[in-house]
Amino acid sequence: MSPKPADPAVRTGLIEAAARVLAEEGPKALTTRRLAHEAGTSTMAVYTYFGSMDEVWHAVRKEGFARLVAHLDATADLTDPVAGLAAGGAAYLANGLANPHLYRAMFLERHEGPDAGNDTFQRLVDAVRRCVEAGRFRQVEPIRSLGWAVQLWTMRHGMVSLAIAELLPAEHLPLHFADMSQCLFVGYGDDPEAARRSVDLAMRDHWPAEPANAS
Amino acid sequence: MSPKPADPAVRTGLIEAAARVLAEEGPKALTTRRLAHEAGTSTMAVYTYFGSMDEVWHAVRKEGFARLVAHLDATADLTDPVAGLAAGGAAYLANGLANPHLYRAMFLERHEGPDAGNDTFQRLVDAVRRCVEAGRFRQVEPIRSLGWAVQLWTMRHGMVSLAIAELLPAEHLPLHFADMSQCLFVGYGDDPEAARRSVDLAMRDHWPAEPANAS
DNA sequence: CATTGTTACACAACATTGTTATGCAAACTG
DNA sequence: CAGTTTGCATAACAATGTTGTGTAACAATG
Repeated sequence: MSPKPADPAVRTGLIEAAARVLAEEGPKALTTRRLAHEAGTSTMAVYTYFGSMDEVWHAVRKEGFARLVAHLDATADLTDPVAGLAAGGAAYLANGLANPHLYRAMFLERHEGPDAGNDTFQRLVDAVRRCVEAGRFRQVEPIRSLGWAVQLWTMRHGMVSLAIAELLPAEHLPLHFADMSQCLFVGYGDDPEAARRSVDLAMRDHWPAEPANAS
Repeated sequence: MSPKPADPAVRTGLIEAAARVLAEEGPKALTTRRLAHEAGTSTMAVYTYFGSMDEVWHAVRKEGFARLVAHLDATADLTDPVAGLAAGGAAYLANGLANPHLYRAMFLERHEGPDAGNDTFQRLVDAVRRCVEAGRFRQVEPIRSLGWAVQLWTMRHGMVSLAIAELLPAEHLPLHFADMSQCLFVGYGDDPEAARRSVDLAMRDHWPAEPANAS
């Protein structure tokens, strides 16, 4: 009574192929036929493992979030929480710039299904809380420190978005990021000089040398 | 030898119809046939007045930029340049939130042709320079004050983008915007209390009561 | 081991997209 | 008024996502 079992390798192969085509040739190239051909199968496989092309995109985004989280976790675990915050931002930027099409699919398009990118935001909230607990940021009501996390996400997302849309030249991005981070961190804490040093530290030692490929 | 002249009303009608369909039903609904039907003509008209659907999108973006500029110019001409900067940001946010699909087409998608959204950026640069000249922001080398404009654009664009993607609830946006603006302005100048007052003034009196429709 | 039922998926058909022929009527030129 | 040039309605075409149709493979059962 049990039929031919679904091969999970086919599914992962489809996702990998989709991610590869998306990264190399952009969203217009990611069609059913192209995807099937790239994965060495037929279009029907797409519809057995995913119900529709939308589901394929959903899976690709999920994969992208996993890669982003891995990338963020790979940042050096600095003892200075403020420097760690800056380093995390730098990693976020590098990841977005290295995978523009994927970033666009993850954060720039509207989808129906509840897409959890919020996991990465939670990390940001935690990182901010660590700065507060270490006495580097002012002790404020939680709603306000959560607002700081929102502001930092706004900065990161805004810079990546503008750079991806080629509205900002990517080569000046590190400078803008450092200046803006510093300005915000100074505002969040009571020791401007310490904030400055933390950002300098993060930018000097932990800015990804080359755009990290999201493997 | 001169034939039937092209009616400019048809062209503007097509652009208006395109903008309307885009605003009401999103980019997926903006198809050639739908557009032609909506404008009371046939698909061929689209190809006589615009060479392709891409050109239609280009025209829609151009229209969107014109509306945005008009919207920004409609902000009260405050004597306080810092408050004016904040009010301009509020207008930018309101415009983006009121026309999410249009904003997406203008700033969130990549296009080949050189699309000038830079006119609005120039206004931002000028507004920052006015603050410097009024002594409200520190006197720094031009490259650095231009960086401030980039930072402010990053903030505005980041907030609109996150809100449009429904990653941030829109109701808290004014609060985040005010806090972040204040933080940055304090960092740019030497008088924190004055910066605070300017932002309060702008938010109290010049936050658009209801999302301004980009008419 | 043969049978049988179920499932993966290759192949081909269908609706809808942007775009391109085709044709015709209108309007300006002479 | 004749001629020609252009706007645009109609219909055809390639490529898209999706859905039938059929077949082969696999597991369970006798």
